[in-house]
Amino acid sequence: MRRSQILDAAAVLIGRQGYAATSIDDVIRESRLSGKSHFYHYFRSKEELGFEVLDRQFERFAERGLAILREPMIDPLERLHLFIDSLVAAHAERGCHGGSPFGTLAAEMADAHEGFRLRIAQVFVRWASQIQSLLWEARPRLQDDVDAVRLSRFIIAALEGGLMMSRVKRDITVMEGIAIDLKRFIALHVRDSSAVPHPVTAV
Amino acid sequence: MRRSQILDAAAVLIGRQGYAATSIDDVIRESRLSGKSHFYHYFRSKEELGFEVLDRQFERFAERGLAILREPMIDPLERLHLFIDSLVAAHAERGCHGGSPFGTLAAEMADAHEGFRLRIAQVFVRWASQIQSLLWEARPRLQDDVDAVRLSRFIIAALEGGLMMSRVKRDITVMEGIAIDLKRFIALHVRDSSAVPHPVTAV
DNA sequence: TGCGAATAGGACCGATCGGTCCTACTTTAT
DNA sequence: ATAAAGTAGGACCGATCGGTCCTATTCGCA
Repeated sequence: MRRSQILDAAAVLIGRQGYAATSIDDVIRESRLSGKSHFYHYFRSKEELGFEVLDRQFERFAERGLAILREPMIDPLERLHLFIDSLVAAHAERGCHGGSPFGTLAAEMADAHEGFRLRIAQVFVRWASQIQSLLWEARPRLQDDVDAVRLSRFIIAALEGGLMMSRVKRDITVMEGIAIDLKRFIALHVRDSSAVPHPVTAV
Repeated sequence: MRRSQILDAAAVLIGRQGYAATSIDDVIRESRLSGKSHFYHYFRSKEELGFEVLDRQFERFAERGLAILREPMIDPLERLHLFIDSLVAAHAERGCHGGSPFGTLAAEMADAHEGFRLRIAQVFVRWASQIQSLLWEARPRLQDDVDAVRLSRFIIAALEGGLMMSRVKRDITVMEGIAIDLKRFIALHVRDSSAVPHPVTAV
């Protein structure tokens, strides 16, 4: 129980300040532990804490954030739009603070810590495969030559980049604009081109 | 002279390790200074060093990277493609290490240091306005309702997100795929829809 | 020739870092 | 009842951090 309290507190702190900038003392203070020995009773090292926080963050994201991608009663492409909207809304709720926990950690650790790099790479792989499943499900409505792997990566990249820019500018309209364009790009892959919400001049 | 040596060394280190993880001693060692007093002879603080490194990085990027966007002898949209390709090539040359210096710094500092946040926000504004100028120049070939501000932000977000993902996976093909899709999205805004390099089924 | 800036090098400071060690009290399952 | 696990609290360690201070020597330029 205490363990999960520590993980929760650490997740908040690491998400807000990054991994390196979050000290064990910060985590102890935030999770109201009695001392360092108490912390080291549950975790062998800061690295172990970091790994578990990352795993936990992705599990929650998969359960809560990615869940909408699997909703069986909603049209697949509609689900994808809802998912994008949910990310925008979550970012707006946080006042454009924090961005994506994975993108932030990725930028900090990718070149500095191989263990984190591999774990974060796995996070993106699993995220992308969720989108690929959805794309496969929507296949009848998509054009024949859609590259699901490439498209899923593009969606994630645009979302991550959008979160980062929106965070830097503290302006949710940046992220909203990226969401609009991303949806238009997805619509480009639909068989019926009239689905592209854009006045086409010379067709 | 020594000053620029320090800035060069610091730019490399900060690009590789981040700002917080780069110590003054690291910079002194890398730029072969004699001691701390020697460093503090040129810079009042680590923060001042960081600001100047960031300014310098953007100036170089504007001169070397963004220059291609202004080439007067090349078709505007062709320039945009060349620019995207140049980012992919630069990332491949670095072995997918380092990503974008601005994106990395943005992720680290956006919520931790207001001074850096504002400066990085300015970097993206100026980068975006360069693309907007190009888009304005290409206006005759674009559809009437193209939102240049939104499109320029989307391009940067996709590129930054792509660099981040490619760095995490250490796989240049990720970034290459993002470049392909980004070009297709840009082509979507061209008047002549046959410019979309994608077999259109139901038009 | 002289003067100030640049270069060199080291001692030192308080603060913080991740991590260890030790003692002692309370809770819980057997 | 008893042992194990959880909780509590503090002293302490070596290393590193950003930053200061002090003393020399070298160099370019007026």
